[in-house]
Amino acid sequence: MFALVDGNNFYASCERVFRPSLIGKPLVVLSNNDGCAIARSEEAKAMGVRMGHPWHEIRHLERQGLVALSANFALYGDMSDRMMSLIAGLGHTQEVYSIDESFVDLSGIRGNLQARALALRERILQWIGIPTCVGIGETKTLAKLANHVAKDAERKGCYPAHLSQVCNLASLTPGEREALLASIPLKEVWGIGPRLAQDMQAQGLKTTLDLVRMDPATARQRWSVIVERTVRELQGVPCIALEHEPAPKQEIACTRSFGRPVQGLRDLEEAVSEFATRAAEKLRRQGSVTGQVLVFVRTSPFRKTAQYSRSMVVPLLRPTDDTAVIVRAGLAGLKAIYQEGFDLTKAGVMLLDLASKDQVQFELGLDAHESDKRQPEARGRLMQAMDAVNARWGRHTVRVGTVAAAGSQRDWRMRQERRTPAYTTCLEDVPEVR
DNA sequence: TCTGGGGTCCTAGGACCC
DNA sequence: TCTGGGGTCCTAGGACCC
Repeated sequence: MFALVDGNNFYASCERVFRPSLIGKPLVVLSNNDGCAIARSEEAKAMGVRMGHPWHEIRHLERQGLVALSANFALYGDMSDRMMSLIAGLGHTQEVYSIDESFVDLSGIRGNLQARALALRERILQWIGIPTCVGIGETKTLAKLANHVAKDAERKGCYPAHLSQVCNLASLTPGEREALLASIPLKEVWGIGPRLAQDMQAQGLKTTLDLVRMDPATARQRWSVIVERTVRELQGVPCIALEHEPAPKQEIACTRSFGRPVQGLRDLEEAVSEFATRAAEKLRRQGSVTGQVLVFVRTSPFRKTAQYSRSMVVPLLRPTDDTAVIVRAGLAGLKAIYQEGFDLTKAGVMLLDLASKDQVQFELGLDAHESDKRQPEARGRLMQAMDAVNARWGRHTVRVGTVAAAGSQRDWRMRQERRTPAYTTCLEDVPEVR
């Protein structure tokens, strides 16, 4: 048996904890550059604001009382940590699935699950200030589905009222359960997106009950192994295990939309250096090395201007976690794909072909001492020192310099934040890019 | 004027090999 | 006139998730 605990309108709820005057008001939290809505209070949803709704299309709603806030991800991460530690008490093992959701394995937990979940819900509300809903079911997919029911029973009233806030599918009679499943649209099932839902409708499936009654082999034949797995899970056969330890990432990305279009290579170099630096930090944090650096630039697909979208994968001579090498690879790729004359609105760096640093050194037959000969000890220590200083004094205190930055004294990120670097290191050329 | 960021997995098709 | 078959690996693109 699994539970899924989920914070309601999480970012909006976090903001309300610190600004109680916003309770009861239509509220949206906006993405990077205030581009679009990424969280909405119930009142904002009632005004017709969609998830991902561009801000410029809903801005006029300010006149009707809509409040918009720029996202504060550090705050949400902190609130999330506190909420997750309370949720951990619900069972023996927990999987933190996203910033606002957590699965809990309830096997071996005795007593009234419904009552336990309600008590947890109250505790989170009282201690942290975040309203939550809890779904309980025999599999993760069913727990997710139950969570959806708990939410929509509360806010829309489209399911029986006694299922609101906490919904335990296992406690329903077969008749109740069937009636409930027959009232849930297919698109609410975890793993069934808009495309699949549409396809299933076209093939005569109407509700979740139809999917529950489907033969798994047929589901595989018509769609994919993923859908087959979903069908089995809906039938109560666990196919997706709880993951207690977050698996190391297989890719690490840092990408951003620009506030306004960028044309010049210099500006792009600044941006790509920044993205590569951030990505390298994430890479070191998880103890990995990368073998390939992907860089991309593109124009806005929403505008009618000339379109341009290119990417390039730059292979490295050997796996590394060195910021300077990764930045140089990113810049080399950028130079190769850059073309003048386009209004570019987004760029990014992705690190691919990741491997554990320890594993790679082991496979190369290097002990720690020998590896210093290949990657001079000083460089590894420099990266460590940079990470430590930046963790203590703020992100941009010490940075790897680029020729462009040093030469022109222009800096994309610094200009955006109206700051100047306290100190910039200058590293010699590193011929690691193949 | 103005449209997020970061992931995972599966599949199809091509390249290549024997 | 005739033009194999099967396996593996890689990549691009699609779909989905939060």
